[in-house]
Amino acid sequence: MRRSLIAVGTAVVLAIVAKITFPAISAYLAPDWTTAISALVAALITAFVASTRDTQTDAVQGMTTLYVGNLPYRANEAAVRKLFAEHGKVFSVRLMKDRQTGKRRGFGFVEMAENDAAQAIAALNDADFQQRNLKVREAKNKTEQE
DNA sequence: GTTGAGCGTT
Repeated sequence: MRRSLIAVGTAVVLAIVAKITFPAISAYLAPDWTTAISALVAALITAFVASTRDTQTDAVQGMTTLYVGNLPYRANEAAVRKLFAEHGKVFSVRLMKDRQTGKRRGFGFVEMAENDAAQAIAALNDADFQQRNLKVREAKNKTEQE
């Protein structure tokens, strides 16, 4: 998700900085020191990427994205979050709006604990929410998930 | 300020 973008961006910046810095360093150090330092930096970057990957999977594991349709246009994110929080751990709520006008489109996505997802769907699908019958399913686009 | 089936974001 966004954390991965930040991590990748940070890694790229690190790599670029290292790339730019190395020639300057090697001008003042013996070649074997340069080799040692580059090896050290490479190890650090590898470790950083590995730890990032672990954190990523840990954070994403057990999380399921739910599609929520037929939302009332007046519904806000806080209300939806509160509703789903009654049936499980909610990680994020995103109500989709028209990209140009910014108007509500009447549907959104809720990320919540995988263990609670089924119960939340069972409890909230076809349930009344502000005079409307909600439609809750598991989201389609599995990209950046699990 | 309206509407009503649908699966977004980088």
